[in-house]
Amino acid sequence: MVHDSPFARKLTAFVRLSDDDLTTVSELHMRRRRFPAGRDMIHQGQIDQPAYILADGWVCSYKILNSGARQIVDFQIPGDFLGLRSVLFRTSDHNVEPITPVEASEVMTSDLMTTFMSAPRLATAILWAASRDEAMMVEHLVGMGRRTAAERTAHFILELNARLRLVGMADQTGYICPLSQYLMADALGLSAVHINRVLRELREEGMVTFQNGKVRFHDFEKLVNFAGFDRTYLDQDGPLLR
Amino acid sequence: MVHDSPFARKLTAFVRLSDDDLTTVSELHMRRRRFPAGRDMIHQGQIDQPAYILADGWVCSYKILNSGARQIVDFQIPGDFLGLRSVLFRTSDHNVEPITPVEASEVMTSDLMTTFMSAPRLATAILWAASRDEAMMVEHLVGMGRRTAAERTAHFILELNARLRLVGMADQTGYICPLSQYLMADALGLSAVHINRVLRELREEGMVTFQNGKVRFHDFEKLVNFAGFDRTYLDQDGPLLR
DNA sequence: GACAGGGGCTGATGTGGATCAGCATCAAAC
DNA sequence: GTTTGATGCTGATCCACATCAGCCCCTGTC
Repeated sequence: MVHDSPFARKLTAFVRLSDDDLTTVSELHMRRRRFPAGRDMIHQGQIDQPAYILADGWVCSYKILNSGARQIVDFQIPGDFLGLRSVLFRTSDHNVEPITPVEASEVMTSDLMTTFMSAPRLATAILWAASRDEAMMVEHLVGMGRRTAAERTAHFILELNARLRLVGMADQTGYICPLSQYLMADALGLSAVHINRVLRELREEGMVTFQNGKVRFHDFEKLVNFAGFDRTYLDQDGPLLR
Repeated sequence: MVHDSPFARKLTAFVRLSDDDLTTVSELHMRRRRFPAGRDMIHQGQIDQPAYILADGWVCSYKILNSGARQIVDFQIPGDFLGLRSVLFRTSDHNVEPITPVEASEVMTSDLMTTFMSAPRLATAILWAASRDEAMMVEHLVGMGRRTAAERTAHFILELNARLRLVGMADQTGYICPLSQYLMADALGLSAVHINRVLRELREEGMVTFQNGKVRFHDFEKLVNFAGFDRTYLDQDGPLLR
């Protein structure tokens, strides 16, 4: 029984779950699979793909334009659901690539449906998590349209922090982050060169450092202010629904 | 019985619905409400708002940054669901403002849940539509990050066309569009001045005109190519699920 | 009939971030 | 122990788009 998977951890931050619910959750974790870094695990246009729950490692969801440019839509971290939308939609509209070696549990559509029927409280939690993810994508969109490169980068770093905290992989001081500057650039709609300069700027301003795969906060308040980051993400400590 | 509401029209493009389903749909349309243009109908942070189904008119969903800048996240047109996410999430994370006078049906959370339980096929259709909306937001995000102003604008015009077609408000030749250049600017992350120049460019290239509230296509193929628009949105003619 | 306000339109100028080019470091591959 | 490929870093130059400033037309209003 894996009662302490990142997935379970994340859900219990939203909704208090019964032991039965938690058992159901661990049943969803049966079909473990591994994926190496760098090789796509889901291709745009594929149909009837299973969904996955990320257990370990980081992945990114992206699209390639016909110009050849890449836009990363989102990163997924342990505990995140992967491809929930493409299950409903039947065909995936983007690619998914592991950034690090990845361990994930395959979830078949039928299992998911069964779970939704038999464990409504759990279903609520999952939908809640999905809504949160969508809300983050909206923030991402807002940033791309109306924030400067530096604000956007700062916001991004804080958002990752908030998400990682939910699964116990970050705290007020910082977190471990396997993203290269190229990946960040493609996520934030910038060039890698510029990301580099922006990170230097944030460092010189004494707000954060991001070096050697580690993000460290030096003036959290200042960073939050600078980024215009919405603290309600952060301040939500206990489960919202008891 | 409103068996031919834009909402019903849109859903039947996705899933073939029985007469019972259609009756349920028209029951969702009971509580009609009107909203004047320009006054917010949903505020960021409000909790326990009802959802709405847009019957007539256009609205936009937006966020205001503390810099004062506005980013429009999406426009909604007749047949679109409004605030589905904020029902799940309990609190709305954005504002919604009518662009034109609006008629909408209020849908209470409980009604929605009942519908989901009793009419699974209808539920599928609604989720399908929601997934499609989310897919469009992803495209929007990709555009903001990696497309030029002109490509993005062209893509936007085509996307609206595809959506309006589903409810019979557009065809291959064009459509009626109440958006000002300011609104487009805030949706596309550009300045109104630049939108104006871009529209001129598209006009001079002989692809589209957007004047006096009317979009007219002059070289559809060229426009689709230029925008890098994914035709699968368009070419989907009959219901996907029979 | 004056006038105010909103939307479309345009030229001049400014700037944030892209692009190009190149160097340094490190780990894996042979 | 050299090579090779990622990744991080930096300066110089360029350009897409913002900003500023102003004009026109239309519609509604007193």
